[in-house]
Amino acid sequence: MKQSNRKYRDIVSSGRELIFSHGIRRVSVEEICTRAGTSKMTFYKYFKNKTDLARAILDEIFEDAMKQYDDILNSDISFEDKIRRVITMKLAYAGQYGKEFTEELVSSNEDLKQYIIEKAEQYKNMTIKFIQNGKDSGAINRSFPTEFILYLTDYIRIILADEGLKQIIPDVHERLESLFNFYFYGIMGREKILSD
Amino acid sequence: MKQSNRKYRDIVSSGRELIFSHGIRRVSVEEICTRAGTSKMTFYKYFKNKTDLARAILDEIFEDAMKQYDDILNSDISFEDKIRRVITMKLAYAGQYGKEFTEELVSSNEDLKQYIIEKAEQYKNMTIKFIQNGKDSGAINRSFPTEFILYLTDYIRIILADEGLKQIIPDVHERLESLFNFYFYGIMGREKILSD
DNA sequence: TATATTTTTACATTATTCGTATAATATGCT
DNA sequence: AGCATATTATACGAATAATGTAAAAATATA
Repeated sequence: MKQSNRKYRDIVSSGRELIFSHGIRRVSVEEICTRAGTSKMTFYKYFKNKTDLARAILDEIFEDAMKQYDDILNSDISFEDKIRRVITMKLAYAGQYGKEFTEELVSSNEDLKQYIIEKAEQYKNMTIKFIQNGKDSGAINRSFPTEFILYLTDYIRIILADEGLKQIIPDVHERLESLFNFYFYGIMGREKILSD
Repeated sequence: MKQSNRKYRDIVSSGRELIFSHGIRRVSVEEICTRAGTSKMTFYKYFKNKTDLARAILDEIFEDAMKQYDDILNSDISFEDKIRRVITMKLAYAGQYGKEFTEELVSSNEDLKQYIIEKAEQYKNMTIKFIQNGKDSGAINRSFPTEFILYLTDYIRIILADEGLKQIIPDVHERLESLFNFYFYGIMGREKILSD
């Protein structure tokens, strides 16, 4: 496939810019192509459709995030510091892409649903490691079964999309942050950890 | 028409939110209605179409801006301070609505063209006053014919949409700011006025 | 209750987007 | 150069989405 990675890259990056700021449904394939400086045909050479591109974009983000996550887990710092880092990372990622896009993912009515589930699975495994890590260091109450904590972790995503909560905290990012704080601080039986 | 200003207001404000962040073409009438909590029928009771709503929104902004403009002109401060205030105001307004929307206005291929021209006319008259004000106070070189300055003022809008310049400064707001700075500082024969 | 207002539902009409086929052009390679 | 491969331009039918309107049901208002 030659050095056409150039074209591929162009499509992915312009796709990311547009989709991040407006969401998938508001952006057309043609628009992405125009910005990328490619033709539609080239687009369909690399991607099945718009959703497929979104998947590719998410893949890159996810892979990157997982690597960072893993690095944090394996770093030689306290569990609390790890939490700090993970939260910071989480929010940094959440800040990258716009509300539209986040909302689309949370309530992905689309073909992305399956993909999201898969990725969530991987994320779950990473979280298991994290929890185990916390238990080992004594930061997380060992009396909690790991499965219980995981169940709650999954629940976070559901609560995030909950209509009732949406009315209390309309902004997805704020909602995510609050839930995240609740999740960790709740588990650790504290009011606050971060002050910065 | 009863107390239905409530509904009208809801449509305008939710329309503004959506249009400001995504631009007119990316937002549908139905979407605006859903967010406003009204039906499509009510929308079409108050507005001819989406463009008509955009016009109404711009009307409010414009009226507000003109009032501020006028206040600045009639305030008892130095001309330089007036320029500061006007620039600050300009940029504040430019920051309010997103790039998409601004771009749509700059290159308004739509029915808004005529509207924009009208408003530009009003703005022009205000600018004439401003220039005269500057000449009177000696801040603007009196040897410049007012028409000459006005011509340049109009030109700013054209240059703003220029494709060549777009490649040098892709961001509309930055482009606007640069041109604005050029316009005023050029006229006054200085390098800079603002430092904050 | 009578009246005006708004919503719901449904619909025909446009407009937009999608995804593909084709021929023409550009680009890389040896 | 000459050949193969990538890419574009254009056009197109099909699918989907958005528009604007009509009529009836629901709701509010006086």
